[in-house]
Amino acid sequence: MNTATREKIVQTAVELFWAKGYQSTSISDILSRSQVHSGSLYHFFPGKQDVLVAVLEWFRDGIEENLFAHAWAGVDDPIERIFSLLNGYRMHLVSSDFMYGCPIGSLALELHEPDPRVRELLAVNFSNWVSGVEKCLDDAGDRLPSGTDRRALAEFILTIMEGAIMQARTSRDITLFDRNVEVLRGHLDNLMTIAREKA
Amino acid sequence: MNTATREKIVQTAVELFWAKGYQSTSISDILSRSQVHSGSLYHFFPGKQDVLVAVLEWFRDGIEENLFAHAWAGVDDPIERIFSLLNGYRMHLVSSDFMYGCPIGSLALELHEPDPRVRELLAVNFSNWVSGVEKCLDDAGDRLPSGTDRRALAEFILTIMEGAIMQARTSRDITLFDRNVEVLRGHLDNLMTIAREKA
DNA sequence: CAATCTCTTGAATGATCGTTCAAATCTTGC
DNA sequence: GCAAGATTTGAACGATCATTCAAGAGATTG
Repeated sequence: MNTATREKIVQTAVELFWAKGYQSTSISDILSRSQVHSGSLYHFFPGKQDVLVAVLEWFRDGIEENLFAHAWAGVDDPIERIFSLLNGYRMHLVSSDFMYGCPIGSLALELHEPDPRVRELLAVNFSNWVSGVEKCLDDAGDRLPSGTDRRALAEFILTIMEGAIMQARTSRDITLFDRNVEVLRGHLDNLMTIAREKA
Repeated sequence: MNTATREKIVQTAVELFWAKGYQSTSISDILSRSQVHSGSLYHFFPGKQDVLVAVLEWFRDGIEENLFAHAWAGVDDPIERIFSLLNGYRMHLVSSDFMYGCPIGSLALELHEPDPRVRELLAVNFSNWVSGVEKCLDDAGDRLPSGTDRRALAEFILTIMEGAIMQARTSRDITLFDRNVEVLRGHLDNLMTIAREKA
């Protein structure tokens, strides 16, 4: 199997789905950008949906290497790792003039009746992201109150990332992102203060 | 001007854009569902984008009547009004089997390079929602710490609503929505505890 | 070298999309 | 009741869409 062509297609589709969404990206867009002809694409993929599946698998399989490793390089404090992760999305927003938000979130809201494979892959991508943040919260140990539901808090942080991106992108105003993150910081600070007072 | 036909088109488009999104809704869908012929639609609207503009104006102009009034009927406590508002979205999710989330949020993430009119109307819809919640926070008076940035907190609550819907819909699991709201409740409780201790 | 499998080429297909328009019908003002 | 404008009808158009397929090129294997 000539994986080079397949990978070129997937990589191109990653970029286009991220930048323009699924429906606004045509097969023609993928073909012309990747310099591949339609027969080759359909040799590897039964249809457009299967390209999307491959894209979501690419995000799923690369979350450690492409996202966490990059965001956490040189950041040891587990709480600061969370804000470093959020800051990565912030930088993407700013440097792309609000084009690149969260690819999973955008696809999740764009696709209203997705193929079960697609829906499940979207959910898995969210779940893996949450697990990464949950691990940071675990690593924070007793800096958080002992009874803290760390999974729920990690889901909450995903929620804030997605909502902050949505608002900032819509209003093209990065301070909306920043204010959301600041409220989260206040919340975590409160939790850490409570943990200290308990001890 | 025969507003009856125009309103029928807008109302149908509201439902279809909400249920299926903008791009997945074709003009044909709107025509067949609303029993209007293409010539009539194009008599009132220059194109599909202008139908979207009218839909977003409908949401903007009806937020008080269609959203706030309904959610806040019989709820006087301003903090509980916030949770009642969130519960409205929860009920829509559950009763529609996760089809109906937040129409503005879905459109905001689906449209990657929107017409300036569209982008501005999306932003205005968000802003009006935030203002409604901000008013609740204002009405809560000194139950919140005096230094609280109420606008930022209201934006934060919009963020949570959008993110909670996104996650719950993607995983088709309403407990994801509930856990997010519970963390928010914990946050507001913390703020109210701090306000009491200060006094 | 021959045979078989993998991959590429690119024109063609049918479906659906948003949109147009001329003719017909209805409404309004005089 | 007539003229002018507003609205409706519905067939038609060109563009674009995802997809197909026959033919050929290239790689692999016996």
